[in-house]
Amino acid sequence: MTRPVSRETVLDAAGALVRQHGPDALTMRRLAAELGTAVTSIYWHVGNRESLLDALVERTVADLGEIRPTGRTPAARVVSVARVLRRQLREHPHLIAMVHERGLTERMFMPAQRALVREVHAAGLRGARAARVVRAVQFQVVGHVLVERNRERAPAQRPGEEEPWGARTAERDPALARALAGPVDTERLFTASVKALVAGLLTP
Amino acid sequence: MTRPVSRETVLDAAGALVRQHGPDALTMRRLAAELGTAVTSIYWHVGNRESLLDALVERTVADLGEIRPTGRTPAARVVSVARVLRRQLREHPHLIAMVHERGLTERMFMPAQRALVREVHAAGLRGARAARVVRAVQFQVVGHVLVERNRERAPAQRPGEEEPWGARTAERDPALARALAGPVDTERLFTASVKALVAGLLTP
DNA sequence: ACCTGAACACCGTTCAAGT
DNA sequence: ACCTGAACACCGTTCAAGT
Repeated sequence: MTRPVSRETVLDAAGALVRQHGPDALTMRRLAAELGTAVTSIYWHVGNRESLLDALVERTVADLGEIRPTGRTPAARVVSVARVLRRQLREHPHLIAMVHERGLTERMFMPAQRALVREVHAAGLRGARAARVVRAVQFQVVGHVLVERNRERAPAQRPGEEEPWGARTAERDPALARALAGPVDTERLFTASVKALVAGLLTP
Repeated sequence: MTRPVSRETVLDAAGALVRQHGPDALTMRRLAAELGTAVTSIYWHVGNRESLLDALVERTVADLGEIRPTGRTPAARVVSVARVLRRQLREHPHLIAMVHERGLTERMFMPAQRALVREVHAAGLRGARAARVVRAVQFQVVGHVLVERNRERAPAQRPGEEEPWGARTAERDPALARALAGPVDTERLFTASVKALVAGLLTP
């Protein structure tokens, strides 16, 4: 009933497992069961769990593809690249964690980096200064997505400490207290932050 | 030779283990050995591994303490808060990962949030707009630190793909290619990014 | 109230043996 | 070249039994 086992079929099954049940569900024994084979044959094809995960991340990152900027000004086009990258990353929620754990952020950011370099050049920046802008946007985007994912997994913000910034502040600025206590519109926050960062970087 | 076991001594030993050898080294069996007790007594004191880690994170976060801003302008003072927070977090490298895994970013950010609210008020912002600035800085700082930690654990950037942004770009702007290929001065990048973000947020 | 050892159901990995 | 079962050294957790 199952295709003959190969490096490819192992990666496919592993990918499906991670997509559906998260990285923790990817145990060698479960994977073997899924493939209808002995645990040990997996080792023959992919070495061990560590390199299996490496290969999986590698593959998914390679599938991310190019990014086409939109917008008129270079600033707007940089922002568009950031937004596309964020969406791409959020389409592979488990991937983010895995890439993070293996320290492959750099590699994951490659396609976006190429697009950003073009736009920063178009904005008239060169050399080290241009590189700094690219790096700043990279850290911003990846960092934001990591924090977002983190908040989504968060255990429903511990109660018992509402208004932790002090009743005084809540009195003086109830609208702020309400805003900080409520949920975050991460999409809008992301766009606003990137716009502010890019504006600050391109026009000093 | 060992003090009588209690919830406190368990947390102390667990903390020492994490500080010295990382969170993975914290196994119930090793912890028991360290305490000179049976594995099962630990369960009596702290429930299970999950809540032990919860308690550990809770405790360390509580020890982070207040943040005193420095600088003349509100913008400068916001940047100073960001820098202090970054330093605090980097002093507890394992903590960051643990807080991240348990989704307690919010709680970890509490002291900094109080300081930021004061500064944003001083800058003349109120309500939802002020909240957005606080949140943007929060995401920026925590995200940046997460990416930094990630890069430090990274497996010495895979070789075989130097100049991945294309030889064309390297020709046109060799200084940029060199800058992007070389290591990152994360401290400077962080400061520059926060400054740009804050400038962009406070002056539109 | 606190501590214990034995046991259970899981891991990843190795290895010698098969075809 | 590929697959196998048995075995090893680890996990976290439960439980009945001790004092």
